[in-house]
Amino acid sequence: MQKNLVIVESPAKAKTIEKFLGKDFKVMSSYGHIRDLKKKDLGIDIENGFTPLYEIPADKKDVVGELKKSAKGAEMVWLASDEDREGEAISWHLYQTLGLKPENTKRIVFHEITKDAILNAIENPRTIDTHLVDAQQARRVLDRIVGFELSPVLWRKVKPALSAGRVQSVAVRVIVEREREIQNFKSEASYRVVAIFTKDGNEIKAELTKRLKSKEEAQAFLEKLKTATFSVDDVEKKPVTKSPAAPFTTSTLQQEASRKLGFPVGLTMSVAQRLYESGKITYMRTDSVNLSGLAINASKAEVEAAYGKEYVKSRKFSTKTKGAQEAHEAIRPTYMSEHTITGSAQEKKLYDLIWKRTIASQMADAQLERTVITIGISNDEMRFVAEGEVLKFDGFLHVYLEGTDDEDADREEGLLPAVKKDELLALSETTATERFTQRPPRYTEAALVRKLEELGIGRPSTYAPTISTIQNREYVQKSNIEGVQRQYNVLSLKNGKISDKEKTETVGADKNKLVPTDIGVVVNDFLIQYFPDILDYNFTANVEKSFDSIAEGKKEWKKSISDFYERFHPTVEAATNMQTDHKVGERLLGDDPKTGKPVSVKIGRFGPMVQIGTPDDEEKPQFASLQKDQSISTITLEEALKLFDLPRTLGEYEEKNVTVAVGRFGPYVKHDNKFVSLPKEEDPFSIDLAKAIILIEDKRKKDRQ
DNA sequence: CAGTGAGCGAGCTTCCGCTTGACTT
Repeated sequence: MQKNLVIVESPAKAKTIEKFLGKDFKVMSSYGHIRDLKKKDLGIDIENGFTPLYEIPADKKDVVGELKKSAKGAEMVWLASDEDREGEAISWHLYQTLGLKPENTKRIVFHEITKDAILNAIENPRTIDTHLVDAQQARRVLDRIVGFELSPVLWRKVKPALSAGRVQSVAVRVIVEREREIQNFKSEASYRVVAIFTKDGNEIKAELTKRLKSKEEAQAFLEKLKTATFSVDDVEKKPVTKSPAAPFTTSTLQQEASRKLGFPVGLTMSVAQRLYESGKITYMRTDSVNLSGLAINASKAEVEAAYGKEYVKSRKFSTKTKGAQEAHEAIRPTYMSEHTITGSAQEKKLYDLIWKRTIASQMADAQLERTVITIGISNDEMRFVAEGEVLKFDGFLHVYLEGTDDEDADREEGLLPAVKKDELLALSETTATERFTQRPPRYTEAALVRKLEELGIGRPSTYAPTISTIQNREYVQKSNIEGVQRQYNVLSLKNGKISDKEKTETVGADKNKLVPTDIGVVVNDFLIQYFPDILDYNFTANVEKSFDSIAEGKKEWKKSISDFYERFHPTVEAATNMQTDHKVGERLLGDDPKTGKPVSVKIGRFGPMVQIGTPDDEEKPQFASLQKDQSISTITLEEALKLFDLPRTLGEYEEKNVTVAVGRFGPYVKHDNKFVSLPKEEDPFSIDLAKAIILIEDKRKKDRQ
């Protein structure tokens, strides 16, 4: 018979804690939530005051059975789930489901898995906070209502099996709006002027403080420089310090692993999970930047031993994230003394990142000296400025520098030669390069996570799943976008002569970035039109405020949900009953010149399609699917009509028809009931019989091998 | 492995947030 049973959420945590507690304690895991709203139907009794209908999911029956057995035999059950809204609810569900009694149940919490923290928690038990539990029930019920009432509207109005929800729909909105910004972006050109001066054989690279608006202006300026002299107007030196970034949270780990290792967020999480389960790092789903005292001391010792005393600086970071619940520590190595680990290549890389980030967070600031030289022009008011930075003490930079999302941080600053005020400088070369303003960047998975975190939407445990959901529903996809060639102009002045060159560059190319699909755009626009409150970027922040009042006992949760429902449900009814002539998201392109019938594009049962005619016509309408690279919002009438040219019959080969069409796996040639995929460079609209026969023969040869 | 789609019809799809394995290729 066991004296004490402790229940935590994670089995890895259970194992660790059991070691701290000794023989009188058995530690088990609940594996997260053990009860949830009924899987089928709404799972909420709206008529009876929004009473949740809970059930134990099939895959949790075994766990609950085991826990029940152990609880029965224990003198005291210690509910040790996380100290946040969800954790409190887990304890409450355990209390109810296991049939526990107040006299032999205690609720304990700790934020770090250290012996002291756990023993201290055992000394200071409390009871379940029912207000906090109610806040969780409100959160759960609200999410179910929003998701299960919105999704069916989409099934009826757009396409079956779609989904909408408080988190995913806003995530899609972020992507759709960014794509629109990119589409509407007009880049503006200006001339960036850079001059190279010389001083005792050293070069000083300086930029004109103003960009010039036109080529004429740039030419006139270079012309003027031919006769100008240059002198140092000012030399300014000032110390600059740089501080290390806070230790990793789930979100920042995902961002850095994406920037530095190229990991998608799902991969980062599964690699981190393995590191956690093998005891190498602390818990990987956290919004806290806090390190335990133990970790801070261990880091200090490591820094001192490896780099010396002057590199030590112990720091405590505080969370600025909206809605953070801080039930755990930051993500850090369990043992700072393990600089490297054994494991897969991915595990090693991720561990290395975590170790460096953690150790750097406990190191001294970097000290730099920044020099700014202002150079005057004898015959013009404008000035050149050269900036240089010299590292005086590297501090934390010795081990780690946080990455940036800024793709064109092309500033190269280094040591500048010593110059004095009023000193004359010789100009060796000046170039005026045409530069264009940049469109906003598309999101990577990790950048979207950062945006969601900024908006206070979603939790560490849901960032990666949310990113998967919106891709699985085909609202967004990771795409490679081909860039376009652009001409730009470079004027340069050297040895008293001005040269004028045209250069080309590729712009707008993107790799593995999130781009909305037609379905994503149509669903988004529909939701924003009919449910603007739910799609509002502040919706989550606002409901969080009301969850907070429930947690503080100032508001009754069922009343709060009832108020919401009274406002929300009528909008669902209105959207369901709305009647229009056209399907949601449909776009009319014009009339078909052959038949005079209207041509439109819209979302069909199987995705984006073109339609000629309407069901009211005597003849049935004609249909064709859009190609992969086409979209409802940009396709033209011509392009749409062309889709009806397929399937094409090219002619006969061996007395059988050769046809070309586009199928599920792209364009193909069909002959004698055999299929041959078209290579990328072949176009199904223009390929001829001769080329098709070559493809057929190639395929035969390959099949024979 | 290679399009489909406009109406008889049954029943299905779906949320967010806690947690891991148990599956396949």
